[in-house]
Amino acid sequence: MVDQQNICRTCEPDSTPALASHANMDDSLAELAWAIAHPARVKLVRLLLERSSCVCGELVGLMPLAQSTVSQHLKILKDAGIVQGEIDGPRVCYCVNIAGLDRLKALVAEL
Amino acid sequence: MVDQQNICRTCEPDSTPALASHANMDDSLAELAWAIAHPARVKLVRLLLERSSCVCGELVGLMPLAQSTVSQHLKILKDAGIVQGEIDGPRVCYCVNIAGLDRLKALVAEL
DNA sequence: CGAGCTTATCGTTAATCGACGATGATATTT
DNA sequence: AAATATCATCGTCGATTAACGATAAGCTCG
Repeated sequence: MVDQQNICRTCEPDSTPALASHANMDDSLAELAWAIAHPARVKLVRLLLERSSCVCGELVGLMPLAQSTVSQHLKILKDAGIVQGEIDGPRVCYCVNIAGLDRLKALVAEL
Repeated sequence: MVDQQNICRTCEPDSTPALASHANMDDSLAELAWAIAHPARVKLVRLLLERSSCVCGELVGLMPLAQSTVSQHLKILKDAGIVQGEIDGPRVCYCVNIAGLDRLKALVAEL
């Protein structure tokens, strides 16, 4: 449970990294890279890193895109394990999944 | 000019990083990430890093893809500045553009 | 010069992406 | 319970990707 009046301070670490299958490292890196292979998704990650607030609606207001489009991008980031979302009442609190982002960093760094 | 009998030891650094325009950092990162957002392209980069030999034909032999497909992937990597190719007689010697790869690493690391 | 090898480009096709509006699901408030 | 607000999903459409075979372009050697 998240504090009610303070929406998403720092989300609890997610146990399921969205893609447990470590079939191939190339595939893993390609998948993670693809998740940020779009300016809008990079910007979303940046916004989530800078801001402590991470309500979906706020993100939509900061992006020149429709709500459904932002939601799709967030889903892509979530499926890749770079972002996680927690339901907080009628809202959804999004924040960066540090473990997922670190995995991406590690895979890129060891190239 | 590259040594004739030793094909592409380590290619000379390329002066033009293929994309000088630093319009937006998000765009830059998205572009670089997109270049490796495919298992085949990740594998190509890995092969070029491991092997000192970097003749296109050899790469084709190591990939389960047609020659034209590999050539396209190499072009994508080259356009992104991650790889560079030098003509060596009838062959083309490909190798990693360290500067480009480092740029990708830096942009990812500072997320 | 002409044959042969290596690589890039062209043209095509099926599949996927990116964007949107509309609709649906869920939680809160009146 | 009904109305409202927030977000996800669906369906659609144009654009892009990825793959291939075929062809063109460039170099080397006989």
